[in-house]
Amino acid sequence: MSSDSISKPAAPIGRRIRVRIAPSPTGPLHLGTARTALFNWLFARKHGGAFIVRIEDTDLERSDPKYEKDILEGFKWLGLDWDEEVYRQSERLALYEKYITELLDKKLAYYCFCSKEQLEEERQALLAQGYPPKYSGRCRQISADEAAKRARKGEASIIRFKVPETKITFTDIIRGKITFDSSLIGDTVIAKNTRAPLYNFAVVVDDYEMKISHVIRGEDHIANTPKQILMQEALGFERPQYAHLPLILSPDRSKLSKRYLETSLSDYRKEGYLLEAMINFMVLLGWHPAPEKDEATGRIFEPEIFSKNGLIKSFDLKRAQKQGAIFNIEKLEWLNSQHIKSLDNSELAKRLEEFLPRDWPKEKVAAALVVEKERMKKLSDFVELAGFFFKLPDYEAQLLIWKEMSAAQILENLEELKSIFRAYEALNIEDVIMKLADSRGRGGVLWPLRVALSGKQASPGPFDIIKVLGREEALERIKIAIKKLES
RNA sequence: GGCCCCAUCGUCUAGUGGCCCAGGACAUCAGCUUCUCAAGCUGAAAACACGGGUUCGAUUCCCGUUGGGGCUACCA
Repeated sequence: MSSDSISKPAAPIGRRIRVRIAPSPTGPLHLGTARTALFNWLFARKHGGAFIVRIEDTDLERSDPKYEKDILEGFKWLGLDWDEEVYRQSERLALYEKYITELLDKKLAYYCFCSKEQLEEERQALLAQGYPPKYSGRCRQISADEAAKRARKGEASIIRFKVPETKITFTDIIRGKITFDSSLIGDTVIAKNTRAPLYNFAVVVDDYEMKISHVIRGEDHIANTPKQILMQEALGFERPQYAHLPLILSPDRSKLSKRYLETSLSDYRKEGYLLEAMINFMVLLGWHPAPEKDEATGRIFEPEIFSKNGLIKSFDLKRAQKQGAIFNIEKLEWLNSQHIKSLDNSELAKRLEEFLPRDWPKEKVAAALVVEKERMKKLSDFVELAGFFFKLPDYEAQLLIWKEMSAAQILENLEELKSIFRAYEALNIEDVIMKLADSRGRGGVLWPLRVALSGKQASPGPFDIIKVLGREEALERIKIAIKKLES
């Protein structure tokens, strides 16, 4: 093992940049995976490299095609387009077999016949004495002939890689030098058999075969890196560059889990978060762009709201944070409301479609959305927010009363409003009503008007509502209010 | 337990030895705005974990302590 390889750039200038996201289809697309994908994608797009999707489905038990579908759909939704066909490890078994055999032939790997129970017992014994749990290497001694014989007899076995005792140092783009002592690791299992590789081994083979230049992944993989490096060296593979991203954390600072928050990207999509907001939010979890200088004022400012293209422009992996970032749903909501506001109305209408009841007429939705746009934090809020435009909610007459005013006064004001509605066009009604409001007290006029129109305690202003409802409907609603007060 | 990583407002962060009695954003609180709500605007409160060094000078460099996290599978 050469520690001087630190100084040699693993991906020399000129080597094509190729990165990958390697999810395992054992669950729906996790936010953490989505963010790692985003960082990889951004890195590839920034440097004109290739972004590759590799499905790590070596665990047949836990893998399910439905999850692969969910993962791929998630990437598509986010607009993280990949550059080559989707690779599946389950379709590359011959490849792994070739390298496993090579390791076996070179005596760099061996068959292990220890039983799981035996192993577990040893592990616990070691742990109890305060030693790191490490495989004893007992089966290293078994000769290839004997191993073959025992295997033929049907004895259960797995394949272990001979981990050499050395110090492994690699340079992480985000964290700098990281050193491990491999004598603490023990011979790791690389495959159940020659056609059933395990994660750490398959990764090494694939990253090499796919000519991956930069491995950008979560911090939880730091401990896997030395094992992978050792296998690369045994096989004579070039070492990629590594960058380990900080983890997304739950509010209790542990790895993001369902205990606190939804962890699947699709949950956020269903709740009405925009892909633009998700991207913006995820990229800010553990990364910040360099502050910019406003040429006009000379002031330094830190941009917070990004488009995807803006991100590609300012992305720099070196600016990634080292510390885990807590998932802050409030910031996501704010970001979402900002992106909703910057969507143009027709686009917003399109995004809203899947959230709407079928019987809401399009034209009215289009008008209502203009009014409710700035009140929406999520697309799903719209139905609740704008429902009153489509059907006047039932409300108590009491709600029409403004503060200390009497019902009689309110009634009088509403009658006055009714005649205004009869006499004027909806377009210039605002001035007339405001004149009335100024003479009779704003609250006493505007409050009952708004309640009559919306049936709600909180809503947009009356004039905005009138624009959506039209004069006829507004007049009807005022009549209803009057009737309520009279009875 | 062992190994590894990390440590600036409640949260996301700017900051790479003096420009910092620490800047921005979210959240919070207060004020302004055609009645309410939202948005918007203005303002307030809010942090360099601790202890040693190094230095003329440390948030920034080094060491230690403490704290947090990750890993420790025939999962990925």
